[in-house]
Amino acid sequence: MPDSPKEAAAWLARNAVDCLPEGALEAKLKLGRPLRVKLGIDPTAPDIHLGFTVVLQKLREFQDAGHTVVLIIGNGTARVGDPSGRSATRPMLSDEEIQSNATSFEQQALKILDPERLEVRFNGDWLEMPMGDLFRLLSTTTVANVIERDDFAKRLAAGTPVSMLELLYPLLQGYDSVAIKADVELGGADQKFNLLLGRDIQRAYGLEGQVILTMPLLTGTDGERKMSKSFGNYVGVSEPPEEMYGKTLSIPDSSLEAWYSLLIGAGADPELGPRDSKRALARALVERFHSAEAAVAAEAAFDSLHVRREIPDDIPDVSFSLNGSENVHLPALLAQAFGVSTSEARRSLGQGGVKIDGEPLEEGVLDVAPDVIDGRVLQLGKRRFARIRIV
RNA sequence: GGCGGGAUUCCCGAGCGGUCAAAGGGGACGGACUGUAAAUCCGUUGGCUCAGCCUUCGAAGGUUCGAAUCCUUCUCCCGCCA
Repeated sequence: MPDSPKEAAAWLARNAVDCLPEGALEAKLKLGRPLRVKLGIDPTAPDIHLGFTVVLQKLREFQDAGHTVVLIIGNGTARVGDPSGRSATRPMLSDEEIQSNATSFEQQALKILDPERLEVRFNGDWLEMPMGDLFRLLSTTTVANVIERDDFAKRLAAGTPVSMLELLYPLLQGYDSVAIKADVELGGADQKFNLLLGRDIQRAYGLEGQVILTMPLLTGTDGERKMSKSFGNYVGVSEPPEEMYGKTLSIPDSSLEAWYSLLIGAGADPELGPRDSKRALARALVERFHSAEAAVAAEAAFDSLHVRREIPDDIPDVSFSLNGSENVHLPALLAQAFGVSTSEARRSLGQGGVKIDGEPLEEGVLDVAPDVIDGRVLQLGKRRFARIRIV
C-alpha cells in the first residue's frame, strides 16, 4: 500500500465511481490521524449480498490503511425506509424485525471487516431527538434540494405517492455523519445524493464536510438490474456453497468482466474461455465466503447434478403413509415431499417433470404400486429430490 | 373542504351482465437444447377426492335466472381545485 497521501488517495479511490470533492481525500489523509469512515446500513434486509461486499471490501481497505470504520445500523432510519431507487412507499418495520435484521447484518459484515478497527453504532440512539433539535436539522435543507433528486422527481411526476417520512430520510441519514463526525462516507453509486447531503448537513453544523466515495453497483444474476434483494437476483454471502456456486455460474457472460473487477479486483485469466472463467469466479467466491474445500465440493456437486445429471448424495428422506390404500397417489406424495400443491404436482406429472431413480415417469400416471417407489429417489424437475419410504 | 379517478389472480395490467379461474406482459415452474440454474424454443402458472367440483376480482349488503362487470354503504389509495 502506498505511503504518500497523494498515492494513498489515488489507491483508495481507484475503482470508485465518485470521490468528491476533488482532492479532498488526499487532504484528509494528510491530517495523519486515523480517519472515521462511515457506512450506513439500513437493516431492512437481513442478508448481505455480493453487491454490498463491493463497498465492504473498500471499507476493509481503509481499515488496512489504519483508519476506523464506523458502521451505522440504521435502526432509526429503517423505520423510514430509504427511498433510493424505489418507486413506491415502503412499509414500516417493527422494532423486533429491525433488531434481528441488525444483528445478522453485523455478523455477516464481519466476514469482511476487521473487528479491531470497527465501531458499530445504532442511529436510533441519536435520532430520538427533541423536537427543537429536529427542527434545527430540518432547517438545513430546502424542499427543492430534496425533491430535485431523481427518484423523487420521477415519482412526483408519475403521480406516485411520496410520504413526508421519505422526504426526511436523507436528512436523518445525513445527520448520522454529524453525530459520528465522519471524515469519509462510503456507499453504492445510488447513494451519491444521500452522501452529498450528509456533507452539506455537517457543514451546516459547523463541521468540516465529509469526503464521499461511491462504489459501482454490481449487476445481479439476471445481468440486467443492480443486485438487490427485492429483485431476487442476488447472491447472499451466507448462502450455502452450492447455491453460491450455481447462482454465480448462472450470470450471463456479459456480466463476467464486471463481476471479476468488482469482486476479485482483477480480470479473468485471458487463457480461459467464458465457461472456465465463470467456473473460476464461482470457485473463488465460494472460497472467500466458505472455504477452499467447500469450493471444490460445490463445483463437483454442480457438475454431478447439472452436467452429468446425477442424483446427489445427501437428499432428505420422506416417509409416506399409504393410509390403507393400495397404490401410492403421486400428487399427494409430491405435495408432501416437496411442499407443492397437488394441482401443481399433477401438472408436473403431466409434463414429464417427475422421475423415479432418474427414470422419467410416463406422463399421465397418477398412481403407482408401493414397491415401485419405496426406498427410491423421487425427483421433481431438475433440482428437487427426496428418498421415499412407504410406511 | 369541494370535484373526479382507482382498488383484479405472485407482480404489472386488460376485462360488452352470461361463452371468466378471468387477455397480455413479467416472474416462477416443467420440457427440449446447452459449457451453465445463461440465451433460445415449447408448455404450465387458484385449490381439490381433477373429464367433475369448490373458492377468488378491496369489505359488507343488494338487483338479477346469472355479476369482476349494475346499485348502496364502508375501508384504503390517487389526481385536480381550495
